[in-house]
Amino acid sequence: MTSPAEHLRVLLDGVEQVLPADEFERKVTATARGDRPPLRVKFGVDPTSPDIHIGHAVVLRKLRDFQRLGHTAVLIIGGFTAQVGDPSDRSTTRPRLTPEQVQTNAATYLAQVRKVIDADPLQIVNNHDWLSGLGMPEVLRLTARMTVAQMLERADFAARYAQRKPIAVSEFLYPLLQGYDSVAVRADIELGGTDQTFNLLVGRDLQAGEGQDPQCVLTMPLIEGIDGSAKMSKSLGNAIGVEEPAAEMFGKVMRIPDTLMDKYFRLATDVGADEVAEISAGLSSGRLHPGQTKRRLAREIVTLYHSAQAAAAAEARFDTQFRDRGIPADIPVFELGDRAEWGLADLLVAAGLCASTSEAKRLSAQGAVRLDGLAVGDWRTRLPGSELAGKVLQVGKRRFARLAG
RNA sequence: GGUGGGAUGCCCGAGUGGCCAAAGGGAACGCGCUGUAAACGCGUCGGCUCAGCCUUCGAAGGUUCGAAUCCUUCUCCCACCA
Repeated sequence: MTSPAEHLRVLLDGVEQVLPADEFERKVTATARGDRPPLRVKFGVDPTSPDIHIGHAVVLRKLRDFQRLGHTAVLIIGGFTAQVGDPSDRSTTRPRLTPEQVQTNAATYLAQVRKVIDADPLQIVNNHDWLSGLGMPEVLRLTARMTVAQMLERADFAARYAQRKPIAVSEFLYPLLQGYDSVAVRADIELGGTDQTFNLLVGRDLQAGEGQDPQCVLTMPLIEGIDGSAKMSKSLGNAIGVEEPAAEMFGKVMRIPDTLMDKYFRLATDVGADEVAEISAGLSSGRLHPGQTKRRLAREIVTLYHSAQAAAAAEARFDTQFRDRGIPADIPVFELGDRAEWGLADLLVAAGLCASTSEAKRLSAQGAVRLDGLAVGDWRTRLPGSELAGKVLQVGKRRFARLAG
């Protein structure tokens, strides 16, 4: 396990691109042989939303691979860059966050990041510490290093420019600031998603300009969200958050398109490369049942962020709720109070199963509302409280409330 | 500094005086089918004391029997020319 070749095999598993490959190989090999100190592997996250999801985890997990081989993970919290707004892969300017939002998010990030990477060897730094103090002369020096043409070569900028969509000048600054981070932490390697390639390479240039040995760049594939089309992102609502409850996580994984399974196995689980290849082959030959395989995937992922027990429980719950169309055990309880009689629509809203009485009307008319499994189609139905107590009110397949008198 | 364009429901986007709670698409939701996959079919998609009523089309005023549509002021955004 300690041969340089083995190190390379582990570190390159799942990786999209290594730039430059030979330089990377040299660095890793030298360290594996003990000819140079552990590498400083940089990964930066901007705390732009309060949650991290398994898409972020793809890169974090790679960072962990490095840690496990003795390299130092340098995690940069982009306290400053989050306020600038990364233009990568964007068709519009990112909304800028206030310092308060950034600070709140940063705190929750750290807790979540620790679910994925190891506690040691790890350095955590905030780029606010060095970027906020940069003076204008320094900023000018940085901006002079790049040309407008270089910036416009980026696919995302080029597209926006061509469509006459606005590009803020501050967005040009973003890659420079991220690159400056590499200088500040003296990174040997920087990890990122493929959409980060440009930014990562800027780091190399800036380091070289400062007389540092330029970092190698390692990009990880972006993972699609559960809708199977767009890249996973909280704002698109297609993300699986690392902090989500086991049952929800399990359910979300079960909803991904079949075609995404092998990517998820490869990038989001601890299943080894060889086995992933087997699974992938089994799926395409029809030897493996897609539904069963997806269950395995869901178990793997839930186990990672919760536990094997939680995964088993989530699967059991899933079966009652969706396979058997039954009622899960752990559902919220709604206290009926001492009203003698309830109108169905009012009850649905009061119990939090519908957002408005209009919605309650619609859904009941569509046959989505059930009381102890029996459809109730008329929202005007009046129900005596004594009859309701102990029953389970349900909307669709996912919303439940146990009624308590 | 000048000229032109724009702000519509979760998103995109039609709509230039009544037939507009507002086309179309996407997303979402429900029912069916199913492996809570995909695909497909049908339906819903502002609110309410619900066959009627109320509030929505950047903001505030105004014209009109009647305004998302016309006028005034304001706020914000964009492009082009220099």
